[in-house]
Amino acid sequence: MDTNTTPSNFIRSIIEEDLASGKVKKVVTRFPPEPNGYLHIGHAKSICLNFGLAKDYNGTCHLRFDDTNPEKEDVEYIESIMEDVRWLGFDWGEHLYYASDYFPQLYDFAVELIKQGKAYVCELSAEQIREYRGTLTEPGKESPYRNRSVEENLELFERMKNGEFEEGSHVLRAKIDMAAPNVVMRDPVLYRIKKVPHHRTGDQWVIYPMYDFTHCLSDAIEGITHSICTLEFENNRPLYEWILEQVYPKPHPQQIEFARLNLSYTVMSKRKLLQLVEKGIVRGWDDPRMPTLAGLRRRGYTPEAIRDFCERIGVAKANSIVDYALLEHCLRDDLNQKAPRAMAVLRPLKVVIENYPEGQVEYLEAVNNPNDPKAGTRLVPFAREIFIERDDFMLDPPKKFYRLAPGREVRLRFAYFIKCTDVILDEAGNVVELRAVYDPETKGGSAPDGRKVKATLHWVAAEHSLPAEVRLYDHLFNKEDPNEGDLFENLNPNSLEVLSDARVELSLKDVQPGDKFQFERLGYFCADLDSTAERLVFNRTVPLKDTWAKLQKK
RNA sequence: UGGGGUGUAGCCAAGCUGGUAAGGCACAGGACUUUGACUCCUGCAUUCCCUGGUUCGAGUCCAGGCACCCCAGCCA
Repeated sequence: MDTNTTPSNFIRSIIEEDLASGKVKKVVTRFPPEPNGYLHIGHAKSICLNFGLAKDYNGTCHLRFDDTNPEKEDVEYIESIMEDVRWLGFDWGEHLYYASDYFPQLYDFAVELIKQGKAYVCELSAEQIREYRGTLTEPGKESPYRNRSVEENLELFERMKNGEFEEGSHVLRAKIDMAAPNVVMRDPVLYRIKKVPHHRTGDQWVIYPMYDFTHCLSDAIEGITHSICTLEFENNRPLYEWILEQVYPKPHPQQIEFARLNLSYTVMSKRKLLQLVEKGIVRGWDDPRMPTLAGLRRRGYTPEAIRDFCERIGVAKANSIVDYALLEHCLRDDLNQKAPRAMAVLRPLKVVIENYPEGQVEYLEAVNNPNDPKAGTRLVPFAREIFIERDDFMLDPPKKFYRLAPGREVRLRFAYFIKCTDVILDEAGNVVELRAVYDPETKGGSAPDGRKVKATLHWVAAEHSLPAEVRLYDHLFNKEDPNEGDLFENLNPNSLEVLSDARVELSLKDVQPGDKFQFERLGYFCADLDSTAERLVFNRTVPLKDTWAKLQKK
């Protein structure tokens, strides 16, 4: 029954050992986003990892909002995060938590720490704390407030809670070791005063716990067994363990770090993504060029493709930048199986078939998906005037170009062979229209006499087709690592191209936003959120692989 | 010059107790083709950051280097 083919990794090894040794009975993981931005594909890696582990080892995975900084957080983000996790295909069931729900318990743990003489209220300013912290190579020095009595600390901390002090005037700090080589351990701040209402607790609190204090205890409270986070928290692990060691009974959750995902040509930092949104470089968090799950969804990516991708990239500890082409491959792989085919002409070039009866329309049978016989067939109208892709015709074709050219015969997909008989140019010498003749004997696309053509073109009847807007996307940045140098100078000015004169086949009349298709010979497209019955709008999710384009570059 | 990590092909990444370098993407050929798509074959690391050492044998063990990443928020 276990058809799990997920490749193994060092985290799975740890879990398997813990299960085998009996150290852990049931695996409990968690995905702990801070609701201060939209989820992106880097989060997808973490979501797939945490939920995937829980699923594969018959455990559970919690969704917990790490909402300890009300200044940056918002319910808008909470909602989008839940929507995105669900969309990706994961279910936290009953296990929805908020660190803010633990504020009362966290406060009690802080009091406990004070009673043990392991935390104190410090009145140094932020700048002073920084100075006292020392540097990476020199030890820090102890705060003059470090040796207050337990009673005084207790009283001061309570007064902090009661709002008697100004923001920044007092903090609660752990009393660890100002000379620790790991700066995280140099009396880290545990609580700070913020007289800011919280999106969930309102104005109930004016002191808020820091990440380091909150995270380990939240994990412990929820019975998390394996607390999986990214590499930059490796330095914080000793503090994670120190806090639990002081106030929480064993067993403790185990923190394990892995390398976050980086994708070529894209940025993954929430701060940078926020900038793109705020500066209006993209249309919003769900702009189809964004690596956010909302953006990818709008672009036409499927959850299946993203999950497949997350599985293929693996989990390890080495920093890396994954080739965007792998994501695209996963998408094509998925859509090739399930996207119905349709014909659309992005840059129309009119062809008049001179020997085809004027006014006649016939309906030709087209296969909906050659990879899925169950998808059936549909009828597409054919007439005397059609549009083909401009790129499918060349006046003076090079050797390897085997599409339409003067005097040349090609096949129109599911229709007839046509031969180009004449080319109409404007004064500037641009091709504006083609004249052709068709062979009635080749209906359906094959010649009874057995003659072959080298190319098959997609097409659309001129009258019997629909106008549409098509949005073509490219990487938002033109550098493999956009973080190298100035981010905004690395922007790709051509990341969006809007084609407003495209034509699509009639069967696409009633498409709904999100509907996905393969436009034959072009790529995978989906109807955009902006698409209406009056104005069809399609996003190109990803182009098909294009051997001809590759040849042209040579 | 402190501490914590990581280094296997163009990009990811397996490689567990040493036994003679998985897989995927990309790329290059070829077959097939009513999508120059898909599919299918074939090729793609005498070598695992470097240098020594141990061993019959080392990507795997030991020693010493080198490179890159993270840490001095009252962010997470």
